[in-house]
Amino acid sequence: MAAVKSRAGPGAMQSASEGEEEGLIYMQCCGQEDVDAQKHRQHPVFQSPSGSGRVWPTTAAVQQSKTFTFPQSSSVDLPYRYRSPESVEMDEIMAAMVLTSLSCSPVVQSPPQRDPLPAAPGDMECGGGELSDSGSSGYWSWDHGSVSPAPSPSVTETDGSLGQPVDEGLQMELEQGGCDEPESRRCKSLSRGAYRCLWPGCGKVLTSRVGMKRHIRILHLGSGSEQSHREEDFYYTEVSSEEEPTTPSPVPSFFSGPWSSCSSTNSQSTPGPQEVLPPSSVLSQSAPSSVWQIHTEHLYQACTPIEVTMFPGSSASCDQPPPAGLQPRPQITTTRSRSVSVGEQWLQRNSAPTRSQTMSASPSRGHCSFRKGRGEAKKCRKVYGVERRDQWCTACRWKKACQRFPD
DNA sequence: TCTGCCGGGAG
DNA sequence: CTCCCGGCAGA
Repeated sequence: MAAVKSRAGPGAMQSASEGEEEGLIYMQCCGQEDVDAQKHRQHPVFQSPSGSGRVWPTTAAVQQSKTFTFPQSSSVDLPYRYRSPESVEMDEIMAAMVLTSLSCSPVVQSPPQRDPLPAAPGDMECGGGELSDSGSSGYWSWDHGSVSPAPSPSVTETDGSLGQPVDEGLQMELEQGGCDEPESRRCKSLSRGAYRCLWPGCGKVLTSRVGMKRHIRILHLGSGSEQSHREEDFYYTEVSSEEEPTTPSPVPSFFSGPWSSCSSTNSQSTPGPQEVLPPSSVLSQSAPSSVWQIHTEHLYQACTPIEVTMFPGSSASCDQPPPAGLQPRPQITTTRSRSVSVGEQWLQRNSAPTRSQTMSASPSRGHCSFRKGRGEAKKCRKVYGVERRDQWCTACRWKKACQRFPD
């Protein structure tokens, strides 16, 4: 659906300047319906391109598409590099529009990718392409590609109210713009030794662990509970220099969609003087798997409980959330997904959409947080195997209840 | 037998 | 604290 839409929009646009085919290609590849989006969008429910970051490229790229048949691969870079003076203005406008649209539906990234079933391998790749090229780890790469799509739809359905996402989307964009090539480094550097709050909807980054814990405890867990003391760990992650190695990292650069959405809703979370927003930018461009992973691990946890609560239609109580809720959407992805994906998909879904309500729901989170016996979900061990133990979530590594793939 | 994770321990 | 692991219980 998204695909169709996108085509129409962009295609039309394209035709004016160039061949429609190119336009189409674009659309398919990158799912750029931005144009379209810009026009129509003001409502949350639209599917966005696979990566907020990507949005730009498209727009910009479109204009220079002559040169590039498949901008997707380098989508991130294009926008600024090849911009022609004329297009600048357009770009700005586009950018504004995109931002606007994004703001409404941050989570949006994947639909395009998913829908274009028929598309040749190349086409599907928009998101996947990137992944694959750098993705040494086939797993993650496609996983996310396919997985992420899931969330978006869910978002659409589930989340009628995307209030917060907005910030997020905007942020992403801004960051991209602000932290370009050189800038990005600077931004990145900030991330070193920082701790990022993984609480859904809160992307807060603090430089001190203690501070972060406090932040989590007070803002998210609630200062009272004793348990919370122990739990803070799971709600934040250390942001290290790893993020930086944009190019080098073998990992796929999946669009940061899901994660970012979850991470960067600062709006609600109080701003600390210490706050730094590097990660998101980094992620948006090319997130090293490691980082992403880290985030995800915690995300699962953070988002999980809430998600359950939120799902409107789902009667899912804390007790049996995953199975019921999960199956449906994931299936879409399932096609190419491997066994592992289940958990990941879940995560994806949660992380993105959840946010807005997260905040409100957060208080109640306590219920679900504790573990039950064995769930169906595959745990890190199964997913990664013992050999790749280093990729397990910390809990699993320590033989504790898995945080990444909660039941 | 494998897997997930509690409970406990070492550093 | 962080990091491990013995060992139990469920599948």
